Amino acid sequence: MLTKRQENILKLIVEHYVKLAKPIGSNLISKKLKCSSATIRNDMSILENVNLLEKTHTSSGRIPSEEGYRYYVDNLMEPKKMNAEDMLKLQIIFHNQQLPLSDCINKSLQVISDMTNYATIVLGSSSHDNLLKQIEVVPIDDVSMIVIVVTDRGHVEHKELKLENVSLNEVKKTVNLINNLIVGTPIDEVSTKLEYEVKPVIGKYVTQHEQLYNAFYNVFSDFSSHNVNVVGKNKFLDQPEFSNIDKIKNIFDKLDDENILREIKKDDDNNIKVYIGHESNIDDDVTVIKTKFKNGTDEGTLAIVGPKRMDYERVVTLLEYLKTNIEDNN
Amino acid sequence: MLTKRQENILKLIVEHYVKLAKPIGSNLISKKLKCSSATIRNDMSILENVNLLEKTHTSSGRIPSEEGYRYYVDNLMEPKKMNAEDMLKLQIIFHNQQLPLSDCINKSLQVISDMTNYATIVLGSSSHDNLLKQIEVVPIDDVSMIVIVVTDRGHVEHKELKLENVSLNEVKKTVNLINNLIVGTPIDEVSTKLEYEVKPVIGKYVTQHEQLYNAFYNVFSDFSSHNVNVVGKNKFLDQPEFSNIDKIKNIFDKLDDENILREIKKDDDNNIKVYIGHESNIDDDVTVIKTKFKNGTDEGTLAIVGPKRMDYERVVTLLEYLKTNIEDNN
DNA sequence: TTTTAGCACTCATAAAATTATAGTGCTAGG
DNA sequence: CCTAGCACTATAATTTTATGAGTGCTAAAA
Repeated sequence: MLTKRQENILKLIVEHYVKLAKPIGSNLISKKLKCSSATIRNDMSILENVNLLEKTHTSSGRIPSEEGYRYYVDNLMEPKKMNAEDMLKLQIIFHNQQLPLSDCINKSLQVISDMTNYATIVLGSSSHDNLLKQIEVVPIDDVSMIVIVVTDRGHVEHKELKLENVSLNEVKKTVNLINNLIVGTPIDEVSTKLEYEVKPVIGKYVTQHEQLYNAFYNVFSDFSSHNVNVVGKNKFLDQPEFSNIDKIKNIFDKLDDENILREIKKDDDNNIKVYIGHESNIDDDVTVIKTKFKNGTDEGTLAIVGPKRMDYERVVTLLEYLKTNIEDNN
Repeated sequence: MLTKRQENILKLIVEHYVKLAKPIGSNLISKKLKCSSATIRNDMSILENVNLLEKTHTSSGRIPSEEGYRYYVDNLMEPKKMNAEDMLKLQIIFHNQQLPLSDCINKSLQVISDMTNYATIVLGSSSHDNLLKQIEVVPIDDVSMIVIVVTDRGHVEHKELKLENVSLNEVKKTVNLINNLIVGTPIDEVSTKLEYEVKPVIGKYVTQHEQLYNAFYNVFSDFSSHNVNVVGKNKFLDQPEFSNIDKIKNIFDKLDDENILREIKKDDDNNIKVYIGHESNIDDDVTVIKTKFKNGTDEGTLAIVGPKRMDYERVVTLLEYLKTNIEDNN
């Protein structure tokens, strides 16, 4: 059990380290608290014994350990009122009544990335949760056409299709068939439904059914629904802990990998969650702070990704604020 | 005027430096040519006097200067037959008759980026060259709908629209009006046409014309037509000349900036063009090799972007091959 | 019992000195 | 015109030294 003073020391060390990015010594802390550096040193060494602080070498100042950050996040920080400027910038976006929610979210994340210097991520609903709403076909020339697929959540994908010797009329019949038979199906089940519900029927109505069936089958099996948007990856290049190219390479590779990002979504907690260091699944020096949002049928996950040495209070406040703005939107 | 041997020396230095990434000394070259290192040194110093070679310090080996690379590219390299493996990988893509051209291009560039370790770029036609082909509207719920815009070149964009108190019927009327009046207009002129040709008419047929007009006006004025695809940016992190974070930051910022990339397109030459170092407009240590392609109405620009110390022969050969494959596709 | 002053000690960092080496330029002779 | 030979040079790698920020411990003060 920590004393009040020990908690204060830990808090001060985290907060200073976040700003200064170098080990914090007992002198600096003693100026903030009303006691001598020797006293601080005693407490620091206790904090080190319970693994909340670390030294970079025998005679260095202290930095928070992963557990230290955890303790700080769970017990010490006090997410408080937003900085006025941050608030204003987001208000402008959400006060624009015309703007659809998805645009509000994207713009906010751009703004947040710029003001914090961290990367931000939106993960939309996965193909599993998207139901087929409608498909449209726009012919481009004799052999090419664009197939557009829209889901009930407003997610849109398109794909060019090349069909030799198939009349537009036949294509339209197929599209009608699909629109009649399988609208409302989750996107990731469409391929199967196509096979079992459309394939048997299509032969009766459509002449070049083989070719058409195959083409549409491909459209849906490719449907990536890669509903992921990472903003401000380059911000990592500004942080001293990532001055090492190999570290950057690792982080960028991870941030480009949808599967890894989707992991962030897995957690079902609706509140704000903080994944520190190795918990982030990205890099030991990275922290991910995420939350889910839900507004009508629109739902997804927001995340802010930055160094472990992150301004936790600010980011949590910001994310909390963003979440309620999204959820109250209309 | 260079002697044959001097040209050989320059060629060997470029080719070795490309592989080894460190200054090349006279000993290494003398092993490749049948003369002593002293002879090579004499020629090297002549090559240095005419600014084709540089030293990194007084007693270092030589590296090619920007002009040295230029001379190499213009006079010495011999883009030859493709490496069999490279060829095979690309053939597989282009032999797939089903695959629309745009997919072939994207896949090829991914493959090329992976096999060369350079970044690749496709720049599609700009909004100026895209004519409005058709617009479609898919309602999502009471107030939201997706507007989908397709151009004659198969470029698709969509935007969510929020319209309170507007009946679907009215929306459909507007869409029909637009489809009848301004299809065939270059995308970047659509806004103007909307104002002068649709606005005056829309009032007669459509009840909530103000709101609808504004909504569609926004759709088109936002239409980014950001027809740009950069693949393999992270490859820069593998090159020793970019081990400096600031350099990387600069390069990544540039590669994220559409305006800078569009500069690559400006040049109207149809052949392969090589922009070395500062000519690249990206970084003094970067080279851009680009070409245009045209297949029917489909046209655009391909570029390979890597260090100035680039395998010019291979990249030019690869790009030439890709270009003819694209242009012969169907 | 807790806090603090004092002091010896440690390690990282930076600067200076040392060494090794890969390369050059130049000269003189083939 | 080419080349062997040699003095010379800058870098890179290693060692050396100094500095300083920061610690841990002890003994005295509160």
